[in-house]
Amino acid sequence: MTLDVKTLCLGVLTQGEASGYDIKKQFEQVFSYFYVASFGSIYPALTQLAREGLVVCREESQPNRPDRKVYALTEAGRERLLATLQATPPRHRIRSEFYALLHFAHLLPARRVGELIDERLSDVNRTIEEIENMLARLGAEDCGLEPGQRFEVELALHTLRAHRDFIQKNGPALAREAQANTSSDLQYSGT
Amino acid sequence: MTLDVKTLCLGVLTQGEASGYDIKKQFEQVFSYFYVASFGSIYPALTQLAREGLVVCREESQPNRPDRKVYALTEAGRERLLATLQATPPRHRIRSEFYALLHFAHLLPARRVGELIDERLSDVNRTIEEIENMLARLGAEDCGLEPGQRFEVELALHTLRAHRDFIQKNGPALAREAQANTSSDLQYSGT
DNA sequence: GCGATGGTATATCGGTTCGATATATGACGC
DNA sequence: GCGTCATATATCGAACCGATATACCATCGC
Repeated sequence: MTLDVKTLCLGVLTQGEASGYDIKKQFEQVFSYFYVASFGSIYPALTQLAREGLVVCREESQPNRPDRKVYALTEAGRERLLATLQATPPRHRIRSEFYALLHFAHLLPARRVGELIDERLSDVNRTIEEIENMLARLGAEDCGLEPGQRFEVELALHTLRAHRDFIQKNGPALAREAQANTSSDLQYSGT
Repeated sequence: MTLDVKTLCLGVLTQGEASGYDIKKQFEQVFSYFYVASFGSIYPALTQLAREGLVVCREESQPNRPDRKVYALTEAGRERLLATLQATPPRHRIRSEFYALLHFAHLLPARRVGELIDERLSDVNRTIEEIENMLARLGAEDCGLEPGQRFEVELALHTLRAHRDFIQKNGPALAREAQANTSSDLQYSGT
């Protein structure tokens, strides 16, 4: 079994009612570093969950705004969530264009290799900052994280920092090496 | 633009001819820790690449065996690969049931939390070993890695080890904490 | 000699998901 | 008055995963 978008939506709804839009924001703010989900999967998921009776939908028609469809977890939904969490193996997959590009770096011009390193570095730093900000925000509001969530966040931070430190330390050498190779033997001459 | 299976197949074919089956093995042995691709995507990808003239297919009918369809990169294919590698942003996404389950660990019985930690730990250790074995094999055969590939593998190893070390150090405390919570307040009472 | 297991090899199919796009409205700056 | 941003829902094609089917051979236990 796999943790699909439907299950994650149920999970978000354990924290209270939410619209599809709210859930998307949750995904971006809380899950973004280990899960992505777009409107294209969230809205159909909610529709289907409602059909299965795992959530109920209440339409909030507010003046001068598009209708808000607010979803809430049902008892059946809660049970389904718990059962699925029980049965799901803890997989962990990476889909990385960055690693793939490094794998074929020898086919690329040196400048590009340096850019890849820099771009990855700023991406990682942005992610780390986002998580740190989230921690600070939660700390200030004192709406405590569950122990599992604290572990999760700290593990992610620890892992990301190690990732960043390695790139920071060894990235420049790789860029220089690529430079040295290209100066004598041009692999790619632009478009 | 995204690095899709088609592009990765072109990349594998820069190292020489290969069948779909060979390419799958390459994916498993070399890309497995940052990319997954199944037969269900590789075979259609090769068919389409052949239709576009980016690879050529030679059918090797060997006695008492299913035919082997051996694919080779064309000049157009090589150019397409380089252009795509040039244009692809270095994204890096994680899809982790493990992190997700940690996020909802407070809904799970304590035993399950401990099992998740253990299972993740042995998964990570297996991955680390596989990479180390691959490095040893390549070192013995002296078919050197490109600098980018060496960087890639060492970055992955460094990151995975940090990930493992954190879990090893702090996992047991989380499992104990879950235990303490469950003893007074039972969240889930089995199926 | 025979079934089980596992490796080689290709292929398809359903269901899920990504990413882009469409539509509509209000707020806010300038 | 105009662009841009946030709120809000929705759809659609393309891509992809994972399971499954098919077929043959080698090896090994029994």
